[in-house]
Amino acid sequence: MNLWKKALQKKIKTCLTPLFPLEENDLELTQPPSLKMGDVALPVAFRLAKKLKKAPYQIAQLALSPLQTIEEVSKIELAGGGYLNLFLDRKKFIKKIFEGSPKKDSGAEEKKIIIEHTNINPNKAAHIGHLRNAVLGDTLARCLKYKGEKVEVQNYIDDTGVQVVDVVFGFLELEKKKLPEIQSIPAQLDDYCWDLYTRVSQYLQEQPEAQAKRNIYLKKVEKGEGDEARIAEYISRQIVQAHLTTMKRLGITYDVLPCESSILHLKFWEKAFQLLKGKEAISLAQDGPNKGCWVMPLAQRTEKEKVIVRSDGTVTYVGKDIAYQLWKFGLLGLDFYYEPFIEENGHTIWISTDQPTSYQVHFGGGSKVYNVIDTRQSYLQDVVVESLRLLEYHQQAENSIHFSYEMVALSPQSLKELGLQPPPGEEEKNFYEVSGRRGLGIKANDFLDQLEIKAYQEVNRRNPDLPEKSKKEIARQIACGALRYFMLKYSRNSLIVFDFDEALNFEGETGPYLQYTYVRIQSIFRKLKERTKIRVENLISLDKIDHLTLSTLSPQEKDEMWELIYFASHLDEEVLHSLSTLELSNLAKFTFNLCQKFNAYYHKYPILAEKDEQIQQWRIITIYYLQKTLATALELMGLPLPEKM
RNA sequence: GCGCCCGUAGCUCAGCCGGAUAGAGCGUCUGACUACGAAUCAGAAGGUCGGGAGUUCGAAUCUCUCCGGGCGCACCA
Repeated sequence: MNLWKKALQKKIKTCLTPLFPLEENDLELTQPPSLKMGDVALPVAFRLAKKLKKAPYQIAQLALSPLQTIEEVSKIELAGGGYLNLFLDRKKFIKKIFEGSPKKDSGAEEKKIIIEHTNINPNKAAHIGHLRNAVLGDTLARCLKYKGEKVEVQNYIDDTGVQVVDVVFGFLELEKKKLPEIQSIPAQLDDYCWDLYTRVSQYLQEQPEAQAKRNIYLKKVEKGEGDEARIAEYISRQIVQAHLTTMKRLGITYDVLPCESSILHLKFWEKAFQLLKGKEAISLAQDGPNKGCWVMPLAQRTEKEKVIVRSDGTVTYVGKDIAYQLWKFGLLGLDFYYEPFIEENGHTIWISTDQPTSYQVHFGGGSKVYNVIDTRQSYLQDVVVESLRLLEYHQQAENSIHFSYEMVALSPQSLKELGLQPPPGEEEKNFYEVSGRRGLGIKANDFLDQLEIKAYQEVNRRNPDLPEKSKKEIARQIACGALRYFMLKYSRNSLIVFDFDEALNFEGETGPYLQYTYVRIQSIFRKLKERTKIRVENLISLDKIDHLTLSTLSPQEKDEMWELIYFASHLDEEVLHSLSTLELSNLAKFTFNLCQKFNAYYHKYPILAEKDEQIQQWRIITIYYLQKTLATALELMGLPLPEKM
């Protein structure tokens, strides 16, 4: 990673420590409003003003001459009543960029980071809400890996839950289908169950007495007994396959699929229960509404206490989640058995099983855990963390991060376009929550298909001569880019009200705009090679840069080139910032701004047509660096890099 | 009722550990393709930063309060 700012900060600290009583945050570096005013602003004088009881301007004056000794700094100006504005030595800076960072330590702060995301109930097709989760989780994983962390991605499969059982119930009771008939359904099972699940939900609501029967099924499925369990297993495995195929379209994959069935059969909960009882983290309620239940008190919350074990002895969802979280940290003293579920391009996705296998793989045992789950589950995530605290696993409680985000809802317009009716009594709302039960939602595959069709039309219009196969592949890449960027550009606690026009847009702040920018740079390099037989890589060397002088450029161009390079050099800092705030939209915005700046530059300064060799060289250097930076940023967000589009 | 989140341009959103002129995209209007790809670029119009009070040299940013919206608060998952 290129963290030149950190290095600069360190030098400033050395310069100023003898002069002032500095604290940790006093040396923050900020950005002046315009690069004309300086590359880096040091507001240290404002921080010290109160402490020293002196005017900021006076303090800044004192700091001026010591700072001038720093070699990367070419000039310092005092401005805005006390800002120290530093100008960097541009050529030195550019050379540093191309030197490549020397072998440093990896940047890893954790032994192993576990990210849990996607977690779609395997009883119906994935919808756009699930895509937000998966895109956020996958991008988080990419960024953490880039930083140097060891990352394990888990996708929890609730294969024995009520939602799957509802579909089992639907097949057996409503459709009168047994396993062989289900197996011979020609349609995609995830799509088929989308409708069936809606019907079952409605049926169970209208005939509450049927719920008793469903509950019997649930017990059987949990115990792994009978036809019900075999059907549940078949359905859930088939649908998980379908989900993985959907996610693959977006370049999203996983390391391991821990299943609830394994958690139950391998007695993870029983072990967790012992631990909780041992530390008196939970207690048996003697009276009150929860009499006979094992409950957990909640220190951090206003809600009273949470039932972990029901009075009939069965464990609630949170209970299982606590066991799972303990396992993730390696605190349970138990592990799953594993077998390969899918192998693709040399990568194996493993699935947990309760039967011993001969595979010597192990998962879990992380030192930090991110659970990517929407904000509606904050309360339950707090319960999980509280349980760690009560078990005196304070470090682990601290390192349990709920990566929360707002849901995706549907605009009234999009509902109309889908031919769906607003739920009764909700006709006037300005957005509608996605609901699997009510069949209210946009299937991920359907939407991706729409994006691909539109992208194909656009590609076909611009590049009619490309082979069919390429056009299809490019359309796929663009659809993926459009979707991923759409999911990333909003800050995480901003509710996305899904609108087709907006989501299908390929202009402005969209994924295809970013991809297009990349394609244009590629195209310049391709033409350069065609016309001059020169490969860009051969043009870029420290030696060559040494022989160039910035004064060959007009002052205007010099500034604009610098602005671009300087802006691009902040990528690594942006990634870390996005990680520390868990706000991946930062990275998205940064990349978009980078492209905007490039496109403006590109319009103004021709490269292939430039006659002056020195000027051309500088321009090539600039866009070469840009292309590298952009490629990295796009890969971090999972946007594919088309060669043409 | 209690807790959490949100309210910034016509629309969708950035900016929020206080700091130098409040920024993008979409939409609207004006311009730029005999081409390094117009999925682009240049420009214009558009803002009581929900209202009020407070803290401060300084508030979109912090505190309080009010108004408006959302989501949670199951022996569901």
